Amino acid sequence: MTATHASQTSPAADPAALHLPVIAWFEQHARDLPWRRPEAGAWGVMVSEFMLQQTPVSRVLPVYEQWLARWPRPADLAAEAPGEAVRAWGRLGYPRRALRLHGAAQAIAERHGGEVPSDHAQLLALPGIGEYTAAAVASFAYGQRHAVLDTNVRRVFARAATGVQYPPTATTAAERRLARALLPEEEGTAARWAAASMELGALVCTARNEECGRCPIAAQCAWRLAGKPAHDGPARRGQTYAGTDRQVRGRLLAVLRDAPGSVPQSALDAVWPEPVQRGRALDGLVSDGLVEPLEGGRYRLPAGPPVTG
DNA sequence: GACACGTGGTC
DNA sequence: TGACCAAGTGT
Repeated sequence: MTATHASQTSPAADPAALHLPVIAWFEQHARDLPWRRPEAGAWGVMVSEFMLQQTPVSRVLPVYEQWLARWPRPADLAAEAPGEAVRAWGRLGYPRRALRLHGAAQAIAERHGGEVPSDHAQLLALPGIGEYTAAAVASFAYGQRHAVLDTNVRRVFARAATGVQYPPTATTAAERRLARALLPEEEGTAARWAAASMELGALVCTARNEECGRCPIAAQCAWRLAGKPAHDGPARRGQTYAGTDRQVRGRLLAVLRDAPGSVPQSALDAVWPEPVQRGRALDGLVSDGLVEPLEGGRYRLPAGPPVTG
């Protein structure tokens, strides 16, 4: 190891050198997204985080607006049948998220007095909230100091600090350690850093066609300084879709979503010709709680328990 | 740790 | 044009 000069400090050695430029860039270039406005509140932040899991902002925007207008508080959603959440989810994909968001709203109504909890452990205990979302809600909605490690932040750190093009497939202990080491000490600064580093990954330090010319920390980026070496190692396995159970589930659920009430078996049979795979997909939807079988071979979105008043 | 889990846009 | 990608979670 050669001696480190003050003018050549690495990002990991001097995290403060990253905070100011990235946060300043964020103040200039952050998108005006509805869940970032003060009126969104913790519930708005939480709804947006569920919808944004594996789903682009542009597709989330219209559904988010309708959702918040219809269910402005967790208790409003909790009072609905879960099937209504699935229906309102529309074509966002991964409809189990709608079911989990509904379940989280019920838990908030029952256990947390109708207020989205600010405690990280309580957030983590809610259905559909994992490591990332718990940290995101605590940080974005409540200004707390948490390492928020999503795919954008992981890519920014992989490049700026580690000097590689892409982060590992799954989040590693080393990444968590690095994220904690880079986290500003002061709570409010840490929360801004979390949002800013994520936005940088979403707008500039993107997976393909990154724009280093617009990057506020290009001068310190380990990957750029190393000549931007291409990712080595095995190609990440692509997501196949055509012909999979996933596609069949999607078609079946689309029929249910577009029907006001229940549909006959024949309506489901019509969307996929192969009976074994179709049956397997339908069974999966039922066991996931996304579809409810009725008497007489009819099906509908889940109605939930009867309202007892 | 690998896999299942939707959908649509991009290059 | 088919892979890759998109603010992950649960098993």
